[in-house]
Amino acid sequence: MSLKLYNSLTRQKEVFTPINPPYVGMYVCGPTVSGESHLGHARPFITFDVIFRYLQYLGYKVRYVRNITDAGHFEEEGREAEDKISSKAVLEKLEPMELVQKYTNLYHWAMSQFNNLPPSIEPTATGHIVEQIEMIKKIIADGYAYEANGSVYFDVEKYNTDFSAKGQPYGILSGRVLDEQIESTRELDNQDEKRNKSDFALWKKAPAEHIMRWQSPWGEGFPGWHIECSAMSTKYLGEEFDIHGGGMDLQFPHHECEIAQSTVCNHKMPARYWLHNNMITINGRKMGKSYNNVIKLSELFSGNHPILEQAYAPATVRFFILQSQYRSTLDFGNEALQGSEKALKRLMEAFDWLQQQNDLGSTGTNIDTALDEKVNKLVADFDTFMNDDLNTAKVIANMFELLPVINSIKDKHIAATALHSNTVALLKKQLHTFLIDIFGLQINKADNNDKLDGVLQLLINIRKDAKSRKDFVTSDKIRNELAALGVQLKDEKDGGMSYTI
RNA sequence: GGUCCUGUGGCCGAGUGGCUAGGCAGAGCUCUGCAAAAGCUUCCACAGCGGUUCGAAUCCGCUCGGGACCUCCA
Repeated sequence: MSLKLYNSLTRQKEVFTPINPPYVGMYVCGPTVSGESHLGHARPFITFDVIFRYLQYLGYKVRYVRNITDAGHFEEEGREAEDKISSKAVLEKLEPMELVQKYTNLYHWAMSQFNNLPPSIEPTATGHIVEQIEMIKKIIADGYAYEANGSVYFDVEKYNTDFSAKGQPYGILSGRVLDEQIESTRELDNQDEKRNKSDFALWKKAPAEHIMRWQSPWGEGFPGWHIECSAMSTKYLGEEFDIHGGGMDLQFPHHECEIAQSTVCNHKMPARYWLHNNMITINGRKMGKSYNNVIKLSELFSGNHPILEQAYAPATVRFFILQSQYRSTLDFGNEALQGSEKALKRLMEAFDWLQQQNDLGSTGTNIDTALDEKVNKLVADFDTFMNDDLNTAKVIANMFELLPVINSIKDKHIAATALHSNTVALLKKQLHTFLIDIFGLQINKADNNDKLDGVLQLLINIRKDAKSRKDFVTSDKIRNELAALGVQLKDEKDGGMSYTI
């Protein structure tokens, strides 16, 4: 049973075979830190975090590179033109690195809220200007780029002509045919420095007011949109690596351009497997700045947004995302998120209870064979479903089928001896592996500190006393007032009580 | 306009041609001092029309609807 991944390049699921096992190189396009990340950004980072974790679970040694785009046009929203020119005082002027720092910090904060593991390397575009310039020089030397008025453009038409012959036309990833695009745009040529409109910038000459600028063989300027990913993936993962990931919206032109640049430089298709997550939609529309329907992550976590009926915990959002397959669109809605919130709570409570049990299961004749087989099958399918292009939705569905079994044992509707000890051990282990290690869903565990727990145990004991005296006024008062504070008490079957915050 | 994706019950979503997806919500029951939780049972589907097939949500065609990319975009 081997891992299959849907490769956008070949448009089919393929068995994943690393170039140099057990090593795996994975590059994922990171954020542009000129603004705060929104819900839409959460999807690729959570998706590829789960892939990163799953590959490690499979025994691979993964180098996960995720860049930060901190070069280019930098304008903070709502703080535009005036800053670019005006003040001479350093502190009044927009300092691009100040924005970069601010939004990088926010981004890292959001990533840790989601319990995403840090990537192995997180390179920045500004830290790799030299590599980018070297790469551009190489592309010019090979004849696939030209300088025009201090800027450098990639010659897409020449590339397409030459590399079509080698079976790798421009458009191989996105399925676009270059000729069609050129036809409709030729008229604009003489107004442009570009030879063809489909040409893209490798290096842009910096206008006088542009603050972010670097010295280059072509004058002062800044790198183009696509070259950073080619330069950094080559540097850290080599000329050919295993997985390149990102959102579907990056397939064209960004990834297409990466392929062209890297192929010219390294004479190789940079990545074997191109993975693209689908979009999160809101009312059927992709979430994006131009649609004016963005929910920033800080707003999502605080509930402070007109669309939101309440705050949603990072774990809820993570779980919501994992409840769908990563290549499907996922429609955001309050009802859906609230459903995920309740579902996750139920799942984690059963999980936590199970992990605390040490003497469930038996080896004797009390075993319910049919049930035992069912549980084993459900657990075994965790791997099967993940191997089928990471179907986290199906894994979660299986977990919910296991839930009644666990809860019935807890409530003694099913005997503690009904499952074989080995089955119980496997169930505990695999639930932990998938829920915690791979899905990364145990997030808010640190809430319970000892003092708080002590206080709550005290209240629970007082309530137990009151109940035993049939003093329901007192017992209800404790329960209701704790509920008002957000602490929920539950009377267990065996007379015990537990709480959740 | 070009390229491509998609339409599943109140909501979100899996679905490899024949077998209950799952979750949330709703209804009933059990347990309970009451509640909550949990368990059990249950209601509600495959946009429409044709075709292929013994059999289609799943394949094909058409119609209608939604969306993405073609410009920075996760």
